[in-house]
Amino acid sequence: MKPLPRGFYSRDTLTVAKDLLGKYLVRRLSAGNIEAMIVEVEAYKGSDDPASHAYKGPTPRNQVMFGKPGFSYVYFTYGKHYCLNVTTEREGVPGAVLVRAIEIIGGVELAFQNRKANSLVNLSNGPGKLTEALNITKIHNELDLTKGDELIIRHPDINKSHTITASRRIGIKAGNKRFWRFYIKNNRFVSRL
DNA sequence: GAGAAGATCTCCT
DNA sequence: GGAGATCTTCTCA
Repeated sequence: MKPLPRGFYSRDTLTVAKDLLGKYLVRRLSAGNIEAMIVEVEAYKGSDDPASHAYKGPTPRNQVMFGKPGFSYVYFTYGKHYCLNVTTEREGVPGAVLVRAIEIIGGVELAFQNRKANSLVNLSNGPGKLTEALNITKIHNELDLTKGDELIIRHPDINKSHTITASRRIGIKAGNKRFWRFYIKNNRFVSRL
């Protein structure tokens, strides 16, 4: 179980976002591990991105985006949902990648225990859904993903080739013209086409 | 201290 | 396809 190194994250946010597709997200629980492939992401930057939390500068909530790369950024929204991000760019430069959808490969039973769903696809094909399936809440904010603790991102065992599609980001009003959402083409876990 | 908006999901029609 | 749920966070006074 070798987590991706810090250097993977300390690059341009758009590059990291695309590179995260096909990587494995591992959630370690006392009952076992849940392993999932990242199939859909969105990139968020700083002062040049009006859709980003970091657009207007650091606040208590978004300060993680300004910190070191390779950390988790979990925030609560719409009174119900948590969203999982990974911080990017070098320290002091805001940037994060929102994980929008995953394909759960291992520990499926554990995921179903965390979240009731009528199918495997419905378990994790959305940002609020996958955090519930992996039991990720605000206490998992600002975890070091390179340390090999509760939350890890690693290379897949077998490198499958995939085609990346870019599109507009979802659920935002500002910065809508940018194609900063990336997903694996033809993957049925992608939240929207 | 109040008010508004939000990187969404579910249920209902 | 559309509205309601529901509460944290930020902004402004």
